[in-house]
Amino acid sequence: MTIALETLKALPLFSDISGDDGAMLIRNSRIISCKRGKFLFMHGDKITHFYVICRGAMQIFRETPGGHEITNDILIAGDSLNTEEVVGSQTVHAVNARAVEDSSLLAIPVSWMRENLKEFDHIAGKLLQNLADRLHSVQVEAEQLTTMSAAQMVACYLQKLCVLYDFDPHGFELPYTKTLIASRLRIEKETFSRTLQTLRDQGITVTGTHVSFKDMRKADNFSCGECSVAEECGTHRLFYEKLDKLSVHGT
Amino acid sequence: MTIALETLKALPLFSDISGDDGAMLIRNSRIISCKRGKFLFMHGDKITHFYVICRGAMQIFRETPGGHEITNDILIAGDSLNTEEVVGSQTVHAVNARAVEDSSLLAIPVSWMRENLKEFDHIAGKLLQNLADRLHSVQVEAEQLTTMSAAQMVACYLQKLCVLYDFDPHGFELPYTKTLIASRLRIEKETFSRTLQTLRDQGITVTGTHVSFKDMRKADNFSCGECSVAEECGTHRLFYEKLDKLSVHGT
DNA sequence: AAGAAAAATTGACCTAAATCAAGGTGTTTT
DNA sequence: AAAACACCTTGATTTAGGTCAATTTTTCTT
Repeated sequence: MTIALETLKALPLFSDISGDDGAMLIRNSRIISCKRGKFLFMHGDKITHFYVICRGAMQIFRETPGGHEITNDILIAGDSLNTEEVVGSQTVHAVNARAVEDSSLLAIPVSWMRENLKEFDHIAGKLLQNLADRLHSVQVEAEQLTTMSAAQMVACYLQKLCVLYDFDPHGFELPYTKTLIASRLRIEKETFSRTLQTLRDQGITVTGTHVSFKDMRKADNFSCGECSVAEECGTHRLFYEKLDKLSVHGT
Repeated sequence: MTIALETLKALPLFSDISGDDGAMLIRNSRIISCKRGKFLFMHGDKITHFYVICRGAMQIFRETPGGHEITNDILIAGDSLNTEEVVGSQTVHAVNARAVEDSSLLAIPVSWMRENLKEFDHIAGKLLQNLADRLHSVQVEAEQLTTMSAAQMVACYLQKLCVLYDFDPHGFELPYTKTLIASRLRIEKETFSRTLQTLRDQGITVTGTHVSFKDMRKADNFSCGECSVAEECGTHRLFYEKLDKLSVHGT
């Protein structure tokens, strides 16, 4: 299945692609679908394509020799897979990618991407940017793993979701199973479950899959109060802006 | 102080720069020195330069609100500082950089770098590559933080040093204080100290600052045996190649 | 060489989170 | 509607590594 130029331009990576380049890209790529639970690729497979998620979500994970699953990321629409591998000229996948829900992806042959990178159009600039951003967030993640408690990490994650759902006053639903989220946060599902209890006292109530922030200031204090990266954290900043707005209208 | 074209070409980042571009770069950059213990920049400072280490070592670290130091990296000759920040168009440093030992660095104005990136010469390619590599290693680090014991992480670090020192049969000296290494590995110095005891049973003996691998196979098994990234790990591979070579000559 | 400062070790103790195990809830299949 | 399954919760227990405090060793300074 081919892709429309508009669909292409809707993807952040290709938002300012030229008509010509877009046409060229469309000729070389196609849309594939990946049903919930299906693997897009597995560890050890040959790297054939660079992918951009158009719809759905993909789990990127590894398995330890002991058979334990380690989720490195959950990617959503707009995100791309394989960037490091394509840039780093690897030939074989080191991780697994599985659809968390029914998904569709734009698949671009790696050869085409690599050829194109040599001429450095705007795409390479975006990739550079993208890699820099991801590097930053993984660094932050590593830092938080050693400085924050499990409860703080969960709270931090929920705050990000809260922003993603635009501070919906009705709250929001967890987008994935708790087991998957726990795995993404590198904690055990039991620990995750228990932290949700303690978060009640910190202004966040989770009932079933429904999350609602009862006291945003308290929640923010709890997770960001002793975080080493709070000042540069977009989520933290947005929380404060929101709180300012609310206090103008309130009391 | 200006830099010689040869010195410039000795840096991996600029190894295949053209004569013209090299001359241009030399005109725009200079060598600065940074004495042991001195800060190159601090958290909150304006980002003025992109740096490449010519000699010495720099500690990249943050401070938690609680005053605890978190070492994110120890960079050595050939490594560059600030890549993400320059690419990501940040204006202010989020981390501190301090010289671990007397160091000298090539300082290139950020404005010049950014200007140059737009035209994408080979440098941008190297940066892209560099970011991809670093992203990969931080991802591995995050993974290891949750899957490996402190002793395994220390062993893994010592293995890397062993490779860096080319399997010197006399062993090697730790390049930094144990406190710094512990901080880099995100464990406490006390824990680090204790792991060194247990590593004796795993074929690695550390006396004072001197490290020697008594049983490379055992050591490798201990740290890589249940590591999720062992197959793609260069250090692990080199260890095995070395062991093969040794077994041909031995017994 | 003496004294100060920095780095490293060692011991005792504590705690957060993993692990193990059992039971509960909800959802899909037949 | 029952069975099967996936997912989640709760409790009891263990343990790795952090924390605190006291020395000892090494390195730097004068």
